[in-house]
Amino acid sequence: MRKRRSLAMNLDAVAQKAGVSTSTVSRVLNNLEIVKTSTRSRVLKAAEELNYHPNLHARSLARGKSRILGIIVSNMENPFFFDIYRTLEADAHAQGLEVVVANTDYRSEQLLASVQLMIGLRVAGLAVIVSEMEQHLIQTVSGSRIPAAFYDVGTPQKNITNIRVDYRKGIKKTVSYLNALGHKRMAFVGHHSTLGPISERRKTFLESVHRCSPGAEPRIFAGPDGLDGGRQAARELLESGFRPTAILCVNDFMAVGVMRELREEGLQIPRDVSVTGFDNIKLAEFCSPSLTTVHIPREQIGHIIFDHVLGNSREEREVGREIVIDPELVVRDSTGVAAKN
Amino acid sequence: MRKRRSLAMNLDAVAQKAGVSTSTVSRVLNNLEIVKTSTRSRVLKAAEELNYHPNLHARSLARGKSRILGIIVSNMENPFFFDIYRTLEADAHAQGLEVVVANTDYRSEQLLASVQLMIGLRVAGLAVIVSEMEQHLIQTVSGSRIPAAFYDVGTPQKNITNIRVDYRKGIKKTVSYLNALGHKRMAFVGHHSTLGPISERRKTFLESVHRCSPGAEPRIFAGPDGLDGGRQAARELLESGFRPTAILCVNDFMAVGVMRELREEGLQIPRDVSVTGFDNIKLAEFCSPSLTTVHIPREQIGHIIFDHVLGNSREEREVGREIVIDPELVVRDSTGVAAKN
DNA sequence: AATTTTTCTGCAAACGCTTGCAGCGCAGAC
DNA sequence: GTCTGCGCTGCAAGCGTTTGCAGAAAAATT
Repeated sequence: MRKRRSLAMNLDAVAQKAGVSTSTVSRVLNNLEIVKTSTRSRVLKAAEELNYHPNLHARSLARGKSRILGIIVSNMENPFFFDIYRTLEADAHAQGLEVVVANTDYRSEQLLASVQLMIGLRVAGLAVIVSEMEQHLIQTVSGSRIPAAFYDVGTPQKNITNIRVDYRKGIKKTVSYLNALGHKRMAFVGHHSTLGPISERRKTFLESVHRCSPGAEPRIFAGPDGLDGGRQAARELLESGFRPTAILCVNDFMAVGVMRELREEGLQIPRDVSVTGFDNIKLAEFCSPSLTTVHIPREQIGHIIFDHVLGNSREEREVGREIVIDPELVVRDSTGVAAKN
Repeated sequence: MRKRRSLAMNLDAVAQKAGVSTSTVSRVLNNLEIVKTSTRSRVLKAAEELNYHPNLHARSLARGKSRILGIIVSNMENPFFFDIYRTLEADAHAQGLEVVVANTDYRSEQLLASVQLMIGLRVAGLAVIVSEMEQHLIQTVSGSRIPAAFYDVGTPQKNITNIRVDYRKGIKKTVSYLNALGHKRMAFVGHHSTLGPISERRKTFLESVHRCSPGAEPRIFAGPDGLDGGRQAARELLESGFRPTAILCVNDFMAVGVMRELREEGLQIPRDVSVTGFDNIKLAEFCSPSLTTVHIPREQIGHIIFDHVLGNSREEREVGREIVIDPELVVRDSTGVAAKN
């Protein structure tokens, strides 16, 4: 390759301007305390004047690793994911780590691309909060030797911690609460992510309904995750002619969409129909009526993930376990006694 | 440095396993078509078997640039920012670029860190959608020679395009609409980001009110951006004893929080008080009552930004201009004729 | 003043990749 | 049989850092 006189800004330029070697510049910029104060300030001045910014790729390459936490989520738009992301980011920044997020949009090819990206970036740790995981990808991550944590998918492995919420319990609590209010005809609204917790939630829903009220008729509807998806599922539900007295939604975000459509159709909540969500996102308190839901401690989950993946004490960084979290029912205004008719 | 026999996975390992040179492996992985098919498949097989993932840092370093679009936003939680992000991401992926997002949380030291990060990453292009920009940082970005676009802050420069929305017009439309409905006592709810468009919006609000209804008494309240912030500002408003017939909010996200608090206090919307937002986020249609707001075409903004920063035709990539967008008033159910009292 | 110690700085190899150029083997032309 | 041309591959330099080691300079000790 032809020797191209680098006109780009690099250590060398700064070194030359300050009249020192690149090593010294490097040491100054990394706050190694062995540099004489006078040299140090000379270097800093030169860097400042040249508007120099270290090339992080070169740095990661030389160091053999990057100071980056990788985060992969299914749908950043859904506040559930955002809240976990926010916590992880805060923890990472507190330790001087940067964060790279990837959004899969529930698409598995995008998930694959995201995992490749994270591995290619040689991230220091990886948090995967998605519902479309495939076994094969778990192996890839495990094989990459990057400490990782998966939320709600897969099983513990070398390098990999699993955090999961006991959805079964959450749904049971919801169903028996509704049952106690006299609800028999219930519907479940989910989204199209067929794998993992979602389908588990469906299953649990059906089981719970059968258990609590043997004569009840449960029905299931789905749309894409989001406000529109919830609305769309609700429309399908109504068009099907089924008239549930209660609708359980797979998450709060969709529940808000569901409520919108019900309202549109002139149904009063909870007088005509009760609605419940899952996650207890902020919006659940702010919508009208406020939403009965199941609280999932996203902040706690974020901290746990971070500690297991990149925590600095040995015990914290105990990757390769499974952690299960118990959810709580939060009763608000979107549920009431079943309408009689 | 001691020669450390690299046990990490690298081109060399693949090359050795496939019995070729690293150059050949590189060419295969980059889809250079000059490699013989038989060699090619041998290499691919080896890479596959070794579970090899190219080190992106090394790649960027060797290439002298990365295929990354950097995005900096103030508050990813606010759907306004998310929507722009989503569009940018889609455009980037369509061109085979990766995306790195940074969230500043309206904190200027975080903005500084984010800018440093992006420059350090030698991103191919940078989109800055924040409201806490400082002149000095604009210079830094401009000096970095990275094609960039700023939303709503700064002025066009070398390498830098500016996109802005004519907020003045949006607010005027809102105020005259409310004025036509008989509103005189109006309040403005903003967030604490003191610079840029926000304060411009305040100013415009005051001006517009004075213009439209000379005898009116406008008031201003603020909280942090978000549902809680809106609620908090509304509480302060109510506690101040001021009883506006209309409340204009700086964005929809906060407006939802404001409405929540009003409802809490037994005020009916729009019977007792009208509320308007800004942005026209999805949630504006889904809250109850649905929100009258000013539409900002976020998707269009995203595309424009992308095209100017990384578009592949010359005309598109015309960095260094200013683009102004006209907003539209969208009337929904949160506004009505002023209460008489 | 000579020696030892300490402090600071520079040299150069390494990180894992890309890529210009040179060279190899082989087919076809003469 | 020599030469030319072409398709493919390998060599090695270079990207901008970090960092072990050694050496220079300064300070402390004798």
